[in-house]
Amino acid sequence: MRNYTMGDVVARWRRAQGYNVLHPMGWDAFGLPAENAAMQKGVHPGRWTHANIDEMRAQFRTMGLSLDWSREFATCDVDYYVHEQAMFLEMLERDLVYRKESWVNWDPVDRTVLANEQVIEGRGWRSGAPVERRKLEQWFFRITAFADELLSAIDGLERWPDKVRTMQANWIGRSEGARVRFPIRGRDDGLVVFTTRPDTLWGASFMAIAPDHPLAQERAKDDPRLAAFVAECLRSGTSQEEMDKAEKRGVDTGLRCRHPLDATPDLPVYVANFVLMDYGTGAIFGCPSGDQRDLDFARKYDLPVLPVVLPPGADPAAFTIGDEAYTGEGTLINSGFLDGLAVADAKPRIIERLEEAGVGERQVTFRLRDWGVSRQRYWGCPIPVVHCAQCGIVPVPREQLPVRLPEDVRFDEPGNPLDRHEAFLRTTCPGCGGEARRETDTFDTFTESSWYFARFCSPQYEEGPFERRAVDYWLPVDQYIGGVEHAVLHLLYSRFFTRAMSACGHLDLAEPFAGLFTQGMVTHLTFEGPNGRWLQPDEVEREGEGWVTVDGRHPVQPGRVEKMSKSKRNTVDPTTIIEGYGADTARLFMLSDSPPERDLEWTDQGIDGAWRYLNRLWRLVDERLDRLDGRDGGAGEPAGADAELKRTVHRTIDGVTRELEKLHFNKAVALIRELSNAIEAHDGSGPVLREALETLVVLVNPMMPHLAEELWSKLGHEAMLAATPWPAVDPAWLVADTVRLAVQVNGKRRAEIELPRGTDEATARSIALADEAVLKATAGKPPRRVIVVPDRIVNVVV
RNA sequence: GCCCGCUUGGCGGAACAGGUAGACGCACGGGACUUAAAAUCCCGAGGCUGUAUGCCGUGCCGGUUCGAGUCCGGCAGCGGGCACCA
Repeated sequence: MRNYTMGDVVARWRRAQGYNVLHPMGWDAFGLPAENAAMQKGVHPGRWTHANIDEMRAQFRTMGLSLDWSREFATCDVDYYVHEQAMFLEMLERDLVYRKESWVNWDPVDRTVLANEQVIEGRGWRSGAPVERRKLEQWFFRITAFADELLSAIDGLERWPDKVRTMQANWIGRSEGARVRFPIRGRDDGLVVFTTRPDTLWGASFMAIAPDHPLAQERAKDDPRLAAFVAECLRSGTSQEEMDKAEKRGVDTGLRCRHPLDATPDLPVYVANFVLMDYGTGAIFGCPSGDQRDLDFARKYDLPVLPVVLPPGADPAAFTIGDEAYTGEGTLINSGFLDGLAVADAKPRIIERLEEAGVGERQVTFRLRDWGVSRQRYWGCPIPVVHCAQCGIVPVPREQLPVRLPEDVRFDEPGNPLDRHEAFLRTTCPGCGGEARRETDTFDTFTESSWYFARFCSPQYEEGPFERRAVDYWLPVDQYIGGVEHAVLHLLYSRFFTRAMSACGHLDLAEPFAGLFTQGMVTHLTFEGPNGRWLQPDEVEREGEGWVTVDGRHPVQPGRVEKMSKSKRNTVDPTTIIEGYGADTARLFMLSDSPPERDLEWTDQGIDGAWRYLNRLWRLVDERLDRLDGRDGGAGEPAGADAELKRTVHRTIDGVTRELEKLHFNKAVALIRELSNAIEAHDGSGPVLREALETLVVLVNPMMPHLAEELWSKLGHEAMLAATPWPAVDPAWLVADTVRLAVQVNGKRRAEIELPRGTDEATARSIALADEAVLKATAGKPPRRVIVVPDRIVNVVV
């Protein structure tokens, strides 16, 4: 709610500034929650989803969000996902989609694939059955094709928070290094490794491969000990806890690698639990002196540790490696022709040599992996392909789209209901016309959310995902407001999708969101009741210093302040607040005090404070209505208190505008409150008072539109406030003609003097030096130096 | 472990660009109005003491500067992200 309120403030304010604002609302409607509800309560996911949407829509309406409801859609509408299916086919043609085997967490009881967060201590969250690792054929979006670009374009995202930019950069994780081929004794094939430290090649004392490396699998067939180790590694993969603390272990495969450049002793090849198949080539060379993991491993298996980098200033004769690897800068030693070079210089030299010898080359590797989108679930967009015994995997032709998600499904058995839905499954192969089976996997719901912003530009368009003219006009999104939880995946996928859609000719755009703002969560105190059950805030009441239940007055333990969630039952129903205080109060409260990027703690006092201010605003205008037109302010310039108020008015316009630009709603609210304080203290009447009140109402409008509109009409306006332009600042009224400046003696404030604005240095200096308090503080000592910053400060040094 | 961020009154937080720390609000205390309460209005309020034109004070230690909440170095605590990433 808070982020939508913020968005609405921006929308209303920008409209007042004369912009054409697209402020839509739609529903990310596919996904697990609906499917879970279906299994728990027996409701159809579609019905459940629509009921939820209706409820939320009603809430948005009461909040007075200025949304364009004519553009509303839900991603589970076939009118929406048909375009997603079409784009999938286009991306398939352009090789941006492919199929490969990958590991999944399989729940054997629920017969379903589990997301990582559904695996709790190695067991399925619902069934409690031990989770198996299975290999499945899955669909992938080739996001890595854009890895370099997605990374370098981050620099251009100037209106994104740095935090999110770093998180994305780390996620993509580009590292430069080399691929090196190590010949294996007695075999024709070699072992290819990726390393960022090719310069440490002479320090290699072993090779290590991932448990699921093809070579490991091959050797495990004839080696039971190795097979057992491999199986164990694959099993422990699910629990990160264990992985984190697991010691570095490995089993010798019996294979021996030759060093690619040198005739040093052969290197044993281990299968090791700390090498990942998904990263690099799934194989490394171990250089114990330059990598902590390799060192731990070497110590455990008694492998040689040869220092190859000498820290600056260290004695080459005495330098040895103890329990800590040396990863810093330094000079190469024990490394043949690299000896004496600095690390940074050695890297290009060794790569050059490897290339000459034909055993390696420069390589860039990314941490980013391709995006697996297959989900073995019902409530999602069907992936438009069929499986044919003759032709294999065949895309559904465009003209046969949409592949509709059938509605008549049952959840009385475990597993994906699509797998046993005969009418859906049976189809003919578009290739050979023979019998075929439909794909029963559906898309990851991140797919829908990767392009909905573009659909909003022309939500009824039927010829394609969106109308070219519309997206060219509206996109990129000027201001996106969302939670930090989307900092990586959703935002990165959207950036990928925008590029992919451009590659398919739908757009001419790389970046979907020009401005991003991540708002903080709304939190609330939690309450633990007598039986250890969490209690809702409305079941609890203050009593003295503590809390008791409303019924029965049992003592209640206040818990931590946490993100509002159903499980902790610390949510507040917005409808109740709106019924009691009105939407404007709720809106104001969510915008006040807390900086928008930080968490906001929901408190009754906070709501009360906002409510009081609303009432005060009302009285402020109401009580002054008869003073507005009584006395003619006359032709003359406002003077005295009037001038003072007028300056405050213009400073406020200026300040509020600046703060809104930065989305600092809390500061804008503070400035507005200062203006009301100033109006309250002003006892004049006439045009300046009118200007002040009208400005106040206009400035308040984006935040409290209902009240503001009402006040506007009380002030005698026929036209809607919503159609009134944002006020302009008159720079002449931004500054006062006198300024108070502090006078410091030796950096400590001793006096304050009032001077006409723009008083020159010499005058300011002599007035300051003549000040009584200054004279006292300097105790008659002559000033050694006097610093004057005009209109700001005077500092006397004695 | 690595990366990022944060740390200011009782509380949420202000402080343009190194120039009067604590705006605005919450909670609190005192007073006015009222038979009373609520609402409203007025006043007070960082700490300390000697009540002053006083001293101390922006997590801790040090530095740069005429001047540091702000810049630099180190440390601690809290929060977030990533994680055997070669």
